[in-house]
Amino acid sequence: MQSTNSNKQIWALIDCNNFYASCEKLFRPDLWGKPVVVLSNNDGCIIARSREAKALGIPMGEPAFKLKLLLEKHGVTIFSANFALYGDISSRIMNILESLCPKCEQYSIDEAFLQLDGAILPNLGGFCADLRKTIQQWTGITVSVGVGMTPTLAKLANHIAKKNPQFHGLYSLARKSTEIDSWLARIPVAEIWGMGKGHCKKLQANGISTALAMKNADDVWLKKNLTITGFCTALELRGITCQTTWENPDWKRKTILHSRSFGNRIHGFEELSEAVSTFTARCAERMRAMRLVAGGIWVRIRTSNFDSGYYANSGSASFLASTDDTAILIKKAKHILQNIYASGYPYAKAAVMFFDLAEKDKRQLSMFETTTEKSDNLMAALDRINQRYGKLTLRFGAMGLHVADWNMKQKRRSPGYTSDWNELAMVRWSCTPGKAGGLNCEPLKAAEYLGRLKAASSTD
DNA sequence: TCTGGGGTCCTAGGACCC
DNA sequence: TCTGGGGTCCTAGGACCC
Repeated sequence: MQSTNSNKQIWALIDCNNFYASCEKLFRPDLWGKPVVVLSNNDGCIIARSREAKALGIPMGEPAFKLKLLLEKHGVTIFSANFALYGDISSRIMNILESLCPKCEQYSIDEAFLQLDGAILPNLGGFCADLRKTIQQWTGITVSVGVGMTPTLAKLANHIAKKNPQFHGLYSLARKSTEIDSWLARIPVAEIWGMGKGHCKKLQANGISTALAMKNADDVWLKKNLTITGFCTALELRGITCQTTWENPDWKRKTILHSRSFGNRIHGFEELSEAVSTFTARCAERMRAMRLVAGGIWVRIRTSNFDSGYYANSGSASFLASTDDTAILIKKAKHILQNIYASGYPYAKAAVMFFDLAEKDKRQLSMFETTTEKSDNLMAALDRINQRYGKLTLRFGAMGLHVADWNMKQKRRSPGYTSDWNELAMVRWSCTPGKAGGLNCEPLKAAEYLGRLKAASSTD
């Protein structure tokens, strides 16, 4: 009998090429074809590179100050991370994918898995090419597509599509097993999804250096040395899907974290307390948007690894009744901070995490608290105002009243082209008749343009 | 001078119980 | 003074992802 995959599910991984750098280029046609890098928060490390920057040999994850000369020499354009922009472009792409495929699961800001019906196999090339073309036309972002019988194989296929220009950003491993194996024999274990440094070291020490060798490795050895997750990866290389997280209706978010390095070191308790309170408020805002409540809170402070005299400490506390009230959360965070703070250190980083999350509508109230209506109304008003008039318009005194010295550095952030009326891309020129005839033209910001439209319509 | 942030999962080991 | 065996739960830490 002829083997067929037509009744099976197959997986496609869609991955945006050089995503952050591509987003920056969308609104800067002058940078097309030129090297661009994006820096981490506080303008620390390089976290994204355009194709041209990769070709110059600029490494990923390297601190920018170490590469200053190289970046200058090649005229590389440097951006601070602009996550509001990347998040917005990402959601546009995810919307397109969802409209093209009912079973679509976002995996990261720039990746999504599609579950396709095996019946599509004869027309797979056409479907994927259309998908690439649509995303390119509607958003300006180029994506690579990898297809396989399991998520792990789809990931590898995507890797092949990226590394081999002759495939034009699209490769399928949903083929004969001999053909799959000939690819796997050429792929080093480090390229396999889930195989990091530690696992690769163990694999190589045991003589397993290619994806094919891992596929054929001994089950007992895999479980013992790479834990159950490594064993599952080997199963996926064999074509057996283990990944179930996405289809599981019981999946729940477990934690919400806000962690930042400071723009400048903090020495005093008061300032540190303002930072921790601000981080707590940010977590709370995100948590309310997800309709969740926290059962506990964890706070950590630390100095820099690169300063002498390292100090780090953390503490946590649980609530009798889970809450999403910023005032209660800040109070607890400050209490923890008092217990873990030691004076005399230059603090470089703090983190706040909420854990034991639960759905707000299903939460357990305490014996003494029968309603949270007052708090709910207050928090809802707070969120609405800050959403409408900008972050921190309304805030708690504990967060400090001035622009803090510890705020992160973002010297080269691009405008919020798609997320801020005042920073929208310029849409037209404003022209007035010049004295000597002709026109005087100036760029007109979108916000101003809208203002004029509004004024004009109210006088009609 | 300057070295990111936000997650998940797994395991070993300690505390505790009967 | 002797000090087993089986079980659960919690936590810290490691590994991995993008």
